[in-house]
Amino acid sequence: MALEPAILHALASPRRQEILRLVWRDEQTAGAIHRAMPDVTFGAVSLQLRRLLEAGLVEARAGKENDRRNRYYRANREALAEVAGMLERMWDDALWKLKLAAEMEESRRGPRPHNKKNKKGKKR
Amino acid sequence: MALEPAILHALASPRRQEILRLVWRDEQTAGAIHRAMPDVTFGAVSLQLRRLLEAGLVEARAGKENDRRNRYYRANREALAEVAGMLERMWDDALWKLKLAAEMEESRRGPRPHNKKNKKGKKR
DNA sequence: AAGATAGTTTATTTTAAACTAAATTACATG
DNA sequence: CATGTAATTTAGTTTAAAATAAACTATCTT
Repeated sequence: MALEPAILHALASPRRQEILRLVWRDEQTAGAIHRAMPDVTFGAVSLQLRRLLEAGLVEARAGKENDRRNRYYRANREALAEVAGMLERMWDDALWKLKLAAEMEESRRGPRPHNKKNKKGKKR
Repeated sequence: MALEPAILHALASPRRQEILRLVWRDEQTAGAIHRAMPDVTFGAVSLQLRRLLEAGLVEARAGKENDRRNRYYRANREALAEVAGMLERMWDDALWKLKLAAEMEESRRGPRPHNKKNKKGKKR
């Protein structure tokens, strides 16, 4: 369960949000995306695209025929729909509640040390 | 607009998700929350609670009467509902589409340098 | 009032993410 | 086939987030 941290993490970066917006309606080449954000290098854009790909938030294809060196990226809208749905379901999801109950069971017992003990006596 | 990066950022951390789950149904003291995650110090939990508070994802109150030293945290479900709604609205939000169109206008012109120039000739 | 308990804050260290420059791969074209 | 273009990858640096230990504030208990 865990609310898909990978997707949420990918969404949390303003840079990746910007990219996502650019490929929301139509697919765009990596180059066109880079031109829309001139403050970073092409390499940085490429790395962020990879993260979005890994999170399943965008998809990519290579160009056809005499255009095989371009790569076209587009948003995977379904993936975002899933996140939205998941957040909505949280409200009355029985599994969620059960998971919570188990965790609280665990936490209702005795105190634990306030701090971990110091491994080496560093002066301060 | 920008998809509320502060809230999404707060949501993106597994640790904060865990805390959010613990305070989802009933309010819990900071101590109870800490006891449920023995792998980190109390201080770390307190800092994460502060971040959740700042993002508006949880709310807190002090205990009453002979319990004023406890602080009770609870999830602010409405805040999450807003995120879910925002994600859903993205699909056919006219403003969103217009914003995109303007950005692409900008990006459809001429090439830019592939790399930024090197400021100092470091050997490699 | 002394001591214990609950929580926050500060200063520091550790860990991870983002960015850059350069190298590299893969096509495309004169 | 040499040159240029599109994109990715790698290695290193910079920046930011998370965790720790200790100090601190406030409250409760005896």
